[in-house]
Amino acid sequence: MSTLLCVTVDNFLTDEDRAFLAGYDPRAFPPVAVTVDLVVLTVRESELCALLIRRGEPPQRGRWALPGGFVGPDETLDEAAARELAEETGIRPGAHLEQLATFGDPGRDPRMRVVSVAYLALVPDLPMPIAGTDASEAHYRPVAELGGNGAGLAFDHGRILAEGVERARAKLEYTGLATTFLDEPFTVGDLRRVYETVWGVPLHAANFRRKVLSTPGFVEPTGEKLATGRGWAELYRRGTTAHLHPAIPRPPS
Amino acid sequence: MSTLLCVTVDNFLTDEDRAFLAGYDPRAFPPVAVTVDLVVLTVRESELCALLIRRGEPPQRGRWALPGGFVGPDETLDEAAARELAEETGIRPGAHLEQLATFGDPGRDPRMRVVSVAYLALVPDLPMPIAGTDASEAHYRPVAELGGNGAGLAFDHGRILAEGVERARAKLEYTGLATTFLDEPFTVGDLRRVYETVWGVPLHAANFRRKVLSTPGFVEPTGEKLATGRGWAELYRRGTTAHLHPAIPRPPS
DNA sequence: GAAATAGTGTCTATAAGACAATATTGA
DNA sequence: TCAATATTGTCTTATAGACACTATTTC
Repeated sequence: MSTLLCVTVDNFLTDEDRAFLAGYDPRAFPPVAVTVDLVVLTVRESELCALLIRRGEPPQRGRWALPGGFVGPDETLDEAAARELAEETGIRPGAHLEQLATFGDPGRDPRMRVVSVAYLALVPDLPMPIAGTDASEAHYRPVAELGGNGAGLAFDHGRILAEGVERARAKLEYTGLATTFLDEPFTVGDLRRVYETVWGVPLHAANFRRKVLSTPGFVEPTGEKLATGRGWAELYRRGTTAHLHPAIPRPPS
Repeated sequence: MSTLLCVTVDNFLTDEDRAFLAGYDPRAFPPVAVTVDLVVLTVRESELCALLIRRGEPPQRGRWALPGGFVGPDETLDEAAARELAEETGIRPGAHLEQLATFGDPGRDPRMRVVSVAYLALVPDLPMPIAGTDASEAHYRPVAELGGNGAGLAFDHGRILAEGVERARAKLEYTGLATTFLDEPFTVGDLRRVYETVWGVPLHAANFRRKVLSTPGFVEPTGEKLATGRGWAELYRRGTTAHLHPAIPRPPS
């Protein structure tokens, strides 16, 4: 194992400088790396899927992990997350990206103290143009196949994924975010299938339709109809309302 | 300004070790400090108040700031937050403490890159036994007096405080957390005043009472009555239900 | 007695949830 | 034809919100 030395060059400091740095001596705390990890969720083929990358490097080599990387010295956390999302999935305008939570247990990464700020992204199901900055595999994998709390993921990524999934499930209730899983235009049936997939429960189609269309700003009609599947269906775009009043009730279990 | 040198002692490394550390050379990213900042909220005299500390050290000296400190090398983030809370307010069993969000904009602290994990604590209004690890002033100050987004606070603490207040307001809707603002036992009127204070709106007393008592697990009756104020009032303890179904409706505006 | 608070009863509007029924298209 | 989906109509139940009223204590 290698050793890290952090040395403060504090010759020629004034008393004011010393006071200024009081409590900020780097020797007082070990080096810490700050990263962003992404929980990128999408809905494909009636399954809620997360973007995972198979690790090609030693710690946890071969296991699936969340995409992520270091926060650059001049980046905000949001910018670092947006950059990683663009690198991993290609830029998707309209994709939703929000901070999820921060994970910093000592020992969560065997190499050093790593504090990871997790972000949640909700993206439509598009053919994946992963550029693969490193040559590692990247796939959307159904979260249901990953077992309880994403067991089997590298590091503590199973827990991070579980929190991201729960956040997404909760936010569908009281925001219009479900539309960010869909390409425009979409039908009310498409939107209902997003809810059913993310929540894992069947919804009453007639009541769901009434609820969505009676919520101002949730979806906007395009005036066109799509004659695919059985029957025809009216087409909609995303609305502008972020908060739903009242919420879409989430059935128990 | 002093200079920080971080040197990796990488003589005698095997190829495996070098691969292990690939991408983790500390020279690849500047030193980062990780801290926890606390948004400690309480309700006193019909005002929502936050615990603030007047800075006694140069950057932003004399301005009000959130309590906080460094994350120790062997602490989890939660442990660091709990330690800081105990140091600043004295240990309060039953106090609610949850991670709020992480703030890491470059330049948010003029000394160095500081990534701060903010926590939200909801505590009852008790005589404050602040031990004051440093000799700085600490006070509960009404958030309404701090102006929009806590203008005037040091660093970006105004924004952090605003997010904490908004989180608290939102959580009163769908959790039983309002009870953590109260000492036990309490009356339904006490609980209603917590809602009215945090939300800043008057609530219908009769409907509120019905709502609270009809929500299983929100509060538990003690069987005793308190003959203070006008009339008598039944006394309750905190219930065990974390999630309210259905939520306590929050009036608009 | 007046004022303030606790507590009960009741009514209305709204929304959720369930069921029925029709229309349209693909197999 | 049948099966599947979209869409509309209607009914029941639960709940929010409003108002009226009583009881009890302090001033």
